[in-house]
Amino acid sequence: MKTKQDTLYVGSLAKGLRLLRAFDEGHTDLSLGELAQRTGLDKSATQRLANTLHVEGMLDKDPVTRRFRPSHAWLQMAYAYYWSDPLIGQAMPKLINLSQDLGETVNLAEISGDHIIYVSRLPCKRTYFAATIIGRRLPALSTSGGRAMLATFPEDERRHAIETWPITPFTPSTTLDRAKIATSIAEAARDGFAVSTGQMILNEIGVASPIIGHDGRAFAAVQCSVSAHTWTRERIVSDILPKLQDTANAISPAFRAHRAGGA
Amino acid sequence: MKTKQDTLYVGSLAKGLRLLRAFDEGHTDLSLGELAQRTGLDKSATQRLANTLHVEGMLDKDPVTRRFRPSHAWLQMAYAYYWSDPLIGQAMPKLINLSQDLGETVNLAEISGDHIIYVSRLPCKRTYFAATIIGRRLPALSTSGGRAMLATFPEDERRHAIETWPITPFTPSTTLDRAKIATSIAEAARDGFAVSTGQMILNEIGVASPIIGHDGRAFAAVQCSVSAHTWTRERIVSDILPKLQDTANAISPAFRAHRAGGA
DNA sequence: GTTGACGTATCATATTATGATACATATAAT
DNA sequence: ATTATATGTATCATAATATGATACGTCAAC
Repeated sequence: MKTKQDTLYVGSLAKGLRLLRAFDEGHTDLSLGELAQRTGLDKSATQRLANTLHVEGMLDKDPVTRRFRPSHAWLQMAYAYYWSDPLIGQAMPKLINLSQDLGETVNLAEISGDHIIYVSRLPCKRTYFAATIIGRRLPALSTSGGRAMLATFPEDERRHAIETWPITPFTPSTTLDRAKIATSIAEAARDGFAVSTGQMILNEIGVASPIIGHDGRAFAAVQCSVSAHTWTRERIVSDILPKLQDTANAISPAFRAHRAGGA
Repeated sequence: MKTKQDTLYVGSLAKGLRLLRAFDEGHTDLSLGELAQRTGLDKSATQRLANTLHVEGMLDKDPVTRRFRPSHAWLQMAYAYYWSDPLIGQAMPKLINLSQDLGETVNLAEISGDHIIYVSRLPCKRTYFAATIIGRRLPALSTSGGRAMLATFPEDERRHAIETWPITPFTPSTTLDRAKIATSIAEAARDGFAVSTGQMILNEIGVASPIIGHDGRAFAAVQCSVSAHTWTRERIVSDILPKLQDTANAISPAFRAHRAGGA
């Protein structure tokens, strides 16, 4: 169990991070026992680590129920992240303009391994909760943003991704057939934008345009989600797409010349 | 230096957190040496802890410059936070409606010690970068949101806060005179809303309405920032305030009955 | 009143982190 | 080119620090 690259690896710190990761949408507050169970750590270790995190202000503790919860520090980390990501500063004002212009929800997504992660969201319409908050990770293959990015990758890399990257059925209409996804991405490569329908939620259509980095690969995408009840694919392409692409294209140049992403 | 409540305090974990906190708006990416300097840890410790954080996916490392940066995991923490904070789910749809209705930037702030922290921001106009991202902490006394909340506190607590809570001069017009702040808060207590002008940025006016918890104290506020170039106090009160208060009042009831905040 | 679940505190042991030192690599200066 | 300086990386003996079994308190349900 200590087979990590030993000497410059601090186990206690890693265990502490396990505690932090135990919190997610299904586990919003946890008792000591639940924490121990979810992390696989024993009771004493959990007690010490949780207490440390509490003392250091990373976990709030309800004085009566004694349950732990993420603290405001978790939001401050997002704040620090925003400053560190050069994309955000470039994109934010343009995204605001776009969302005001369209009157529809606009998102900024980055590639993160085989998932995409939403780094900025500007909701204009009432939607389900998860669609309004940042930091959500979704399988890249099932999102318009992910497909738009993938479409800019070299042929072999793209094929490998389509074959191996994960897909989770979120709705009955989530595309599980990888051949169909390949077609969708091929279209995106041809057209310069991607469309997805009902992948994450029924009757939702997503359109996305890639943001291209210094190496010609997309590392992010501007995305727009609309309801299939009020929009058709044709009207999306005629009314939304041009502005969406203008925005993505306006952001890209800053990253064509220099380097872009981390590790 | 080990005078913390010893036995159930894991020093290595606390040190790791020090590294995370070393990143902020002025320090977006750090070399090993800079990390050591900013945390006060020695080179070896920094090396091991940073490596651990990197291996565990909390820090990205630029393969060429070898500098560390916050990873996407920092955004996922915000995601987990959002689910854990019962206020967000209640407030978000109503805030979206409000921002669409007003066409002006709407914020949700929570009290966090002697500061406020922005937990949600819906920018409608182009503003300075820091105003568009969540997780920012500001001295409560210098913000309309903080004053609106403070106005709901018991008299003695309020006075103590006005005397002792920190104030940072952000602009030449930031109010440093605590007597004037006391007046502003007294007005807020009388009127049920607070106004601030030019505290964080010149020619910016903030209006805020408190969200009241189960104990009658505000723990959050809905806030709106507009430009003094296009708005007057009178028009704010007549055009913005009613809708702002409706929104805050619509959110409060869910927290009047039950308990609200953590520790 | 009894039981069980859960949070809290204690302590001897050796596993684990420590930090001084030496090595490697890159960048700047001479 | 050659040297110097800074910065990242690797090693290792030492003891300090985390470990986890156990025992104690406390609260709620039965």
